[in-house]
Amino acid sequence: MSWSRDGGKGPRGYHHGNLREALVRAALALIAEKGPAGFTFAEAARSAGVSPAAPYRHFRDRDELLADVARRGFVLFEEALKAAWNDGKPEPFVAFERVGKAYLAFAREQHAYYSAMFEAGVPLDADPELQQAGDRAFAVLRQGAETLIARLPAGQRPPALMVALHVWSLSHGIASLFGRGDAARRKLPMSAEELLEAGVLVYLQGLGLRGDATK
Amino acid sequence: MSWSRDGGKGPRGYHHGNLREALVRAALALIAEKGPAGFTFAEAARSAGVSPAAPYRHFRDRDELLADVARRGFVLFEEALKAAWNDGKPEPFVAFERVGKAYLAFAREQHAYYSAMFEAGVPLDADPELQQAGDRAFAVLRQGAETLIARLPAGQRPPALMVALHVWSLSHGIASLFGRGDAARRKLPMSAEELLEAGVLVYLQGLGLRGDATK
DNA sequence: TGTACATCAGTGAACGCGCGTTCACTGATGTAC
DNA sequence: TGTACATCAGTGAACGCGCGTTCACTGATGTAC
Repeated sequence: MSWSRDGGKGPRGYHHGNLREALVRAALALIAEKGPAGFTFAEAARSAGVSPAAPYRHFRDRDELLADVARRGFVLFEEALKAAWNDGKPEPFVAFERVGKAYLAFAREQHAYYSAMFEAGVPLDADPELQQAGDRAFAVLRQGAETLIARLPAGQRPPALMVALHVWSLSHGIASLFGRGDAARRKLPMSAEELLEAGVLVYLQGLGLRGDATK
Repeated sequence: MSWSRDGGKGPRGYHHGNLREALVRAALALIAEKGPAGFTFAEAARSAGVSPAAPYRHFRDRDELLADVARRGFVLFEEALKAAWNDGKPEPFVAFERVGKAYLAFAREQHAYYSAMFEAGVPLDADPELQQAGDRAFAVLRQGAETLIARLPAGQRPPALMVALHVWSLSHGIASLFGRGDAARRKLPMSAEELLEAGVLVYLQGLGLRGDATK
């Protein structure tokens, strides 16, 4: 692995070159290994190959670094969900299921980010950018919900916000109970993906939506 | 507050009398205050008014104490869910909604327990009793699901396990996103209880169940 | 009822450790002229 | 093109702190006889 922005031509001596990024990477590796609680400023510095005082040039303290990791996580999360939604094409129902899968895939594959975002206890209101990044990620889900319920006759439409919150909660619940990477994961007689897909299917059916309905 | 089993007649000198319980209480208070990560063995000892070496007479280490807190939490959780379910009386649909409310109430009111059970990263397989306590709590949900789907014609019955997992996931998702007590709670334009009740309602409807069906 | 003794549940001092944070410093880089 | 200088991003030593854990110990309690 290389920390440098020039493709890793080796250490450049006194100046690191891209310490901020290196610290974020180190934080992610540490969170992945020991959870958000087990990550320390000092160790992040060490694994970036830098003195323990160096990080203070880039982050006020440990919490600020953690919040930055969470913010970056939400940005990536939004991208992943957006790509999966793909503007509801070719068909909203299919696209929505894809978003669910992308949610779980993110929770599993980017577990360190997910952990920083949802489990580290980072206060959302600490940083407006963090808040906004989180809101934008949620907006993708909401957009999907809105598109889906637009199929329903006007009188039967539930609030899109509520639908989005339900799907988010179900996804998050499944992810944190069964989709996590660490020792606290519950065993399951099916995959988390299958469980979520079935749940969303039943839920949408409860709203009066069916996958095989007309586009 | 009193630590003693005799109703708090004051300190009894050299021997504490009920240190094990006192440590559990201290752990709960610390978890409630600072989260599971912020709880230390040493501080638990201090707030029980005892030397830092004393806890080792009762727990192998910090993790064992934490696991014991989680285990006790599951026992209380099971009791709460069981009481809410009340054998499905007077009517399973109503009783099931009550279980959902009890779930959220527990997550909110016994937040320290809930945190130890689900967020502290306690490995379930570390202690068979912990595992069993967790299973018994889940069994209440499963029993409820089974009773509910028994109303459906045999050909349309989904697996009770799946239904229970869906409801559990939704409840847990809502609880940990919106029902928590700390700074990481998301704002919501409705109560967590309303959100869960609506979600379960839609879900059950998706299964073909309706609240106003015949008993 | 009294005594001897085993066991239990505490003490308190000590240890090594890693953390967060600060400080004056210095090497590297960029810019003005 | 060269030089002087300001600024930036690191160093490394030091600090106080609280933690987990150990150790030989001792006061309190319960039990056998």
